[in-house]
Amino acid sequence: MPKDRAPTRIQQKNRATILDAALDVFSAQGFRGATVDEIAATAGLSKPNLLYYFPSKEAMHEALLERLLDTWLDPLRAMDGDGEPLEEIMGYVRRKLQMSRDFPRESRLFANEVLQGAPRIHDALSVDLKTLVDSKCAVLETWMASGAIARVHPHHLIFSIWSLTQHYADFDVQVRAVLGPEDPFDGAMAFLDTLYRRMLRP
Amino acid sequence: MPKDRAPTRIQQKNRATILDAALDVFSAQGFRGATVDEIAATAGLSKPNLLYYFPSKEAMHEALLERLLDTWLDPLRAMDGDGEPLEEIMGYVRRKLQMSRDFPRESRLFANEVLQGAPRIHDALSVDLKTLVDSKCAVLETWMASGAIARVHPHHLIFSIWSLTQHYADFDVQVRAVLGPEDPFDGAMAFLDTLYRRMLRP
DNA sequence: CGTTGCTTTGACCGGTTGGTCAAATCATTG
DNA sequence: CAATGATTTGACCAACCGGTCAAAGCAACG
Repeated sequence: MPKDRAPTRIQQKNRATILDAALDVFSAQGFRGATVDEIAATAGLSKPNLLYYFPSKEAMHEALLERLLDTWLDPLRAMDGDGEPLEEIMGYVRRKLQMSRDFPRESRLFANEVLQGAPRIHDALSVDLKTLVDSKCAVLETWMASGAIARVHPHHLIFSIWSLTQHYADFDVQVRAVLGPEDPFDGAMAFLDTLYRRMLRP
Repeated sequence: MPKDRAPTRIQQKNRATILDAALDVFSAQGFRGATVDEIAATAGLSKPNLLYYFPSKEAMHEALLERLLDTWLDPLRAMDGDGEPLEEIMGYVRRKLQMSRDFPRESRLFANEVLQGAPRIHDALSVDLKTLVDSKCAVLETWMASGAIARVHPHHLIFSIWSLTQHYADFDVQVRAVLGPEDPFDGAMAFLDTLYRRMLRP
């Protein structure tokens, strides 16, 4: 293990390589299904070398989840209470769908974790996530009270955005098996646009 | 292994016990994360006894998926082209949400499998599932052509029903962490009712 | 009751897993 | 170049994994 100094270029590069490979494997196999050997092979490094940069398999997983939770909620944070209500919501939907298209591995890592009971992030969900969601639901409620958008249960509105957008990353195989060669994301964005505009039209 | 006769009462009971325990473990840990020992402990039987009734861990998983695929699509099959269009769709949504409430383990088993690339059911998805979905999409299109419901991309309409309903089983932990003590399913049904009626109103 | 065949399990096996360690190699700096 | 510390790895280990097997237990029936 290196001493407690500023990380060298080699350290930065190798840590990044390892986390990228770990994301590949964890998102495809789940935590217990992933093996350090497979991560090492994907990263093009030896197994002991991985464990030189991270103290354990668990630590790699933690590092990924920590980094993920920060960025995963940015699109929701960016929903601005002072903006045009319907366009703010549509912007959130669009950003979230783009994340499913551009970062499907992150989406599946998260899905795997929650599917299996969120043992490692349960606190973050019921504190940080809940706090953020509750505050955005308050915003949604003022928009509904002002008549800018139609009335619906605000929490379930947010759940619907998560579910509809992440579905295209998490269930990608199924979506493509049913759709055939057609690209899912173009049709999805058009569909979601219609859905939310019709549902929320005052 | 028993000979090729009608299964005894003991066989029926033990097979059922094993599959129930296997569903518990596979749905919570994924295929690779599940261990035969844990399934055996959950079932209250010894490991060699499980492997007396099923030739392998893989066989238990297959038996579950086979049974699941048959029943999982029943709600969609039941959508009747001759019925009242909007009520047929709402009935499908209601049945699917009830399945998430009553059979969350089955939903999570399916989600785990698809998340990890559907290695064991890919053919079933791109043949049986696709055939069924395509035929139901044709029905939806006649309803849209007749003006009974508004025009939307029929495949994405079905994806939306899958995603919105299964979300409450697959992401149950997250939903409850955010919602608190409130029961998710009552609010969900009301929300989905509003969503689809507004989106599909001609 | 005795025999037959279904059921159950303790002990075991080869392969894999996460993780360790000492030794070798490499980069950096004086 | 010499020396110091960062980096890399082959060999190894104990624990665990899926699966086997022979022997024991048990129920059913003549």
